[in-house]
Amino acid sequence: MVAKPSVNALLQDLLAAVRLIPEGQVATYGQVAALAGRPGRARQVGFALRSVDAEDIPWHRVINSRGEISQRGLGDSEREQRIRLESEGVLFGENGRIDLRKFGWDPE
DNA sequence: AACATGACCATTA
DNA sequence: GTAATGGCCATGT
Repeated sequence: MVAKPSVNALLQDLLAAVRLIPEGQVATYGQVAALAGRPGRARQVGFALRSVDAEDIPWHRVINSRGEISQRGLGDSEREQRIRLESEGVLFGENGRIDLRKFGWDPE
């Protein structure tokens, strides 16, 4: 039986990239998309995280390029995200923003 | 199929 | 520094 092309191929790929984010560091949506080999799908990263929230996926380590937690309109997961990040050592600045120069993940 | 929405990003003024 | 604009593309109606 032929393996049908998974419609979740993009989803799986993006989530795989999120799993690679080391503890104590954060990555931007665009960074995750590029790392997953799917540049330009920054928005879909948000869709992926919203659709799936598995334990293997440190979704809280994904933030926007501003170094802030993206607002999602519904749900209070933004508050939990900040708590989880601070628990890992990722501290927020005075403006409630993360210093990407310090905590931003730089894959080599 | 067309339209609207969205946990985004980069550029420009 | 903020504000506006265009691009990007999957999902749902």
